[in-house]
Amino acid sequence: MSKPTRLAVKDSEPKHLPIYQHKNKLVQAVRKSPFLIVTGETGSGKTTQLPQYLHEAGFCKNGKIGITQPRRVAAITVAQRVAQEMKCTLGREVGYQVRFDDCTSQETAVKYMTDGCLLREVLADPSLSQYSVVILDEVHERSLNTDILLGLLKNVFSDPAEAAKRRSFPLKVVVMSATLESDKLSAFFNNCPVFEIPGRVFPVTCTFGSAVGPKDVERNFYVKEVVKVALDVHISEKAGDILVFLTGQSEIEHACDLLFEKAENIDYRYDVQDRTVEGLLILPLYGSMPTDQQRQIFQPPPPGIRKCVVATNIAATSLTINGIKYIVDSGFVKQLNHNSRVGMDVLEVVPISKSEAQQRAGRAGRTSAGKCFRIYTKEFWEKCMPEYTIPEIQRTSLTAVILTLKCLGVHDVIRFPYLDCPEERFILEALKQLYQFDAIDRRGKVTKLGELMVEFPLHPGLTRALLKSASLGCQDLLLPVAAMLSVENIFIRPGHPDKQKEAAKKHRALAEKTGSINDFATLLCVFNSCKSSDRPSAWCKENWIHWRALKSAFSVETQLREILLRLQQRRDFPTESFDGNKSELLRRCLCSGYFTNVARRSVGKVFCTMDGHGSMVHVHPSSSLFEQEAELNWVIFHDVLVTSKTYIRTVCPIRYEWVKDLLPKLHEVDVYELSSVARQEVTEDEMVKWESKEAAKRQQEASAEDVMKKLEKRNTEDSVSDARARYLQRKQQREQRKAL
DNA sequence: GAGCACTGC
Repeated sequence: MSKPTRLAVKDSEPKHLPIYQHKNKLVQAVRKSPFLIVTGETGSGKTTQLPQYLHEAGFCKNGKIGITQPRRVAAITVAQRVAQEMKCTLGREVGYQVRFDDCTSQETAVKYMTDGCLLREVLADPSLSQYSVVILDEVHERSLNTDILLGLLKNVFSDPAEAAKRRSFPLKVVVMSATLESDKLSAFFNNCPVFEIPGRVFPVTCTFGSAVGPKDVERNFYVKEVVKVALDVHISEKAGDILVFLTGQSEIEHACDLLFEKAENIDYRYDVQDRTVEGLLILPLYGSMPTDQQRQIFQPPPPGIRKCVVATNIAATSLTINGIKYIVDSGFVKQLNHNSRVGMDVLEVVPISKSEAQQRAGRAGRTSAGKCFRIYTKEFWEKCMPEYTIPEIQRTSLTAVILTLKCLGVHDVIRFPYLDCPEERFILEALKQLYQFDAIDRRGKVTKLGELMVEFPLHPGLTRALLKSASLGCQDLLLPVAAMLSVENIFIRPGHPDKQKEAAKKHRALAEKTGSINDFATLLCVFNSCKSSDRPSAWCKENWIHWRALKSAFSVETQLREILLRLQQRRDFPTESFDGNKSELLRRCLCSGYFTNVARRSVGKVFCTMDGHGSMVHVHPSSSLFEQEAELNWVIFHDVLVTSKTYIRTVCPIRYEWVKDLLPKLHEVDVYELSSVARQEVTEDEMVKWESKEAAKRQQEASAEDVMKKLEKRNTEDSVSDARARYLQRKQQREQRKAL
């Protein structure tokens, strides 16, 4: 159990919060309807007060009140505050649960948790029998897990007769959101009532710029522009701190440098050492920054000095900085979008949505009236910025989500009640991948392997490799690798060129220590070397490794090990024997999870993927396989990065024979035929027909050699099949469309 | 010969 931390004194007594005068009506509304939408801006007190009102009104007699949050910090801090208000010890009546930290007990009646935690609970107990009320908070953020929970709750509990069969007492569902989209949510839950709580925010006046129009998406332009605007604010506006929203680490560092330069030119004294211009303290803020450096952001500036924080979107929701009165909004964000046509994720700079822009502006009105300076034009706002941010469920890989749904008994994953439907081809692609991993069978039913796979909080491919290793008894090789691959990048790449060289040298030494040329083995080596070191944090510093990331890899490894041990106690856990070369074990296991990510050397340094897209890819310079020619003709890789070229990262050489039997499977299933499998509407007749067609197709592509030849042929015919070219082309088209 | 926004189980 975690220790509760001391909280700062709050300026608002619960009774003065806007929600207080609605207390009785709110409790009644929950009593009356199985579903209720509650809307209210930040500061209305709904997150902390509603659960207390329901607790007081006796809703905990039969079960717990569960409240979900999209972020860990929010779940923990809100629980701390409520425990304090209810004058109880955190972990007793009021508790929280997040990954790696369960602070609840038998007595816990009000439980705050992340949405991912509740989803895991649904998997174990689909009728949520422990709960009398489930409150989904921050629904407007549309996190993947919250969206899935919305559909599940609607599915299971919107039919009262069906719900009664599953539970001994009714479940109340409350959905809390910012004011936007409340009609849509109400319609989703059978036109359930909406309860509006007025917010308590200060007005923020917004102005548009004249510089960034629809055609100015190039990178340096908006960086220069935010710097100019921020300095204008500093010179001409009254006291109050500035928050600048930018896209990423490098842009932020660049903007901070420019701020010093320009500030100097406009006759300000400044000191490079502690990064202050007279009257202006400039602070960068982004997620991968060391935590002690992040903490500096929250300290009030010395008297007479204005603070200017240059941040990523992390400052929009995750962190609140006091004293911010002015916002400078670049209008852009970096977003990871899944591209099903090339089968990969692409990180790109895109315009933010109007609702996101309002969210950013709102950060200036937390304690008093504020101002928001948008660097983009009114035209850009109208023509380029969408109303709402596309929800995560419509732009990410759905493989793991679809497996979860299938395991929950949702067979028709296409007609599942999504608040916003993902594109059908995204769903079909996920089904195809699950079929290739043997997680579902040809009829779309979850296999025994799939049931084991869903237990792991990992990407299905990685889980597949892990289970293979467990069945061969060599899980100690794969557990650390899986953990390392599911945390943020552990290799530090410093900004300074000299230090960059030093870091690269250390990293190369770690790769060479493995005695092989294999990036996965390097990860294993880093994990074990650090773990067995006397002073692990010093070891990390010396080797340019992120200690924070490695620490979380240690926790993940422990968690995965526990899950695996539990599953291995099941009688039907598969076991296999291995009579090959022991030194090949790690790579052989990896093959069973990464056979969808196989590439073959095409010409010189160029590799060609074997996944049916036949993309031309390059080994990333950070890999130990970079410019290693020789006999390394077949490789598997963990991920793809599209920048100046299409790069594969975390690469490992394999033998053709290891994937030979698996490759045809990649081409066996026509995605669109899986559509009927997805709905599980296949009749016996259709099945027989399909089977025979598939058999004929398999005969045609009798061997992997044929598949290979076919792909090679396509590659030579189609010289612009380079993923980068397609990516750029699409981007151009998109921009042209936007410009129109 | 190079660049990775933010969450979450």
